[in-house]
Amino acid sequence: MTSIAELQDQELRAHADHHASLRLWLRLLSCTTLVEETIRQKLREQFDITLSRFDLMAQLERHREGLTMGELSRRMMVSGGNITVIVDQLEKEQLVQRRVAATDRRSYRVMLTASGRKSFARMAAAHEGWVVDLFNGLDAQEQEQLSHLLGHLKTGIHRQNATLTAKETP
Amino acid sequence: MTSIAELQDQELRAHADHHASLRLWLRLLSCTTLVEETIRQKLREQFDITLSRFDLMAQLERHREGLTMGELSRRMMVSGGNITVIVDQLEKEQLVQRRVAATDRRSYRVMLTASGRKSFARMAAAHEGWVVDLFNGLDAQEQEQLSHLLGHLKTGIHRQNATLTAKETP
DNA sequence: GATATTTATTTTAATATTGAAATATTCAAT
DNA sequence: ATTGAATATTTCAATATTAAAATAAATATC
Repeated sequence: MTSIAELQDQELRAHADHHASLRLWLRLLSCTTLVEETIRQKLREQFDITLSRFDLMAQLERHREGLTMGELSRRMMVSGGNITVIVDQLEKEQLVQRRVAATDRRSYRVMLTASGRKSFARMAAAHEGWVVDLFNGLDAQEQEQLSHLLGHLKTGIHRQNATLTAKETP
Repeated sequence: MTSIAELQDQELRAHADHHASLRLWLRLLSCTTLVEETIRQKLREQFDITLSRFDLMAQLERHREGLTMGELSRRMMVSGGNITVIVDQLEKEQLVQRRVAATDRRSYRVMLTASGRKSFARMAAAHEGWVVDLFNGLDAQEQEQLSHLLGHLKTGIHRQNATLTAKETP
């Protein structure tokens, strides 16, 4: 049995939770923006490169065998048209190359050139240093906790999006 | 006294920590992007409004007395030129108004119109619901933890940026 | 009080990003 | 083999964003 008082209480708590989630989201957003802008600025100042180009090179560094345009688009969560532009620019500077795949002529793999790898190595070392410094306010254990919670959040979001999509197209 | 073995160990741990920070940062970024893109899309679909415009209205809702262009720029962490454009658009749709301040003719306060407040209220309710759903994977306690860690992170970053700036301009 | 400096905003030009349309290729079914 | 649907990429047009220059007003200094 549920009393009116309890119902009201529930509602109040729900209301408070709502605001808590909202505040949490704003905090998450501002932390991310803060880090992102700091890194963007340093990349520009010290290496005259945009964050997008750096991110794309980072993806390629992690995948020596190369990635297709579509894979890059999905991994970087930006539009395909944007990937085309970024790869064009990097190719012009000879930092990446398009290599035709024998199997599928619609597609090809993009990979770092030797010069791209070398250039990226230099930037990545500096970049890692900046990130370490920026996250230094948290000790190893706190970072571990934060990482865990974010992982949890991420799976929750994916589940949420999946159920929503299912509802939209029954 | 520090043995060579200990030094090596220290170095290894430091190296591992570096990668941990980097992974943590990537995770933070992808969570944020995931939430942001979901919200951006829903705002577009359901209310035909951009996230920037919504964010600006949210700032004004929280500050009934109005905010100057500079304050908006700082709070939203975007350039002043961008604020000018967004306010222009919102003003054209009569959702916000510029109100001249008696004291300083360079500046003025931007505030929501009655129609803007009404329109925002409708959107904000939906928006809050989406955020709550997206963060539902975490229970109240986990959200509290996450919020705490992010707060900690934020102050750490600010401290970091402050010391760096001090070094740059001695 | 005149002049220089700072502050607040807008304008402009360049770049970045997106979403949709267009193109080319593969795959599947007949 | 041919057609039709699906997939991968590019192009295009529209919008968003930034950084820097221009403008205007306030403040400080002499």
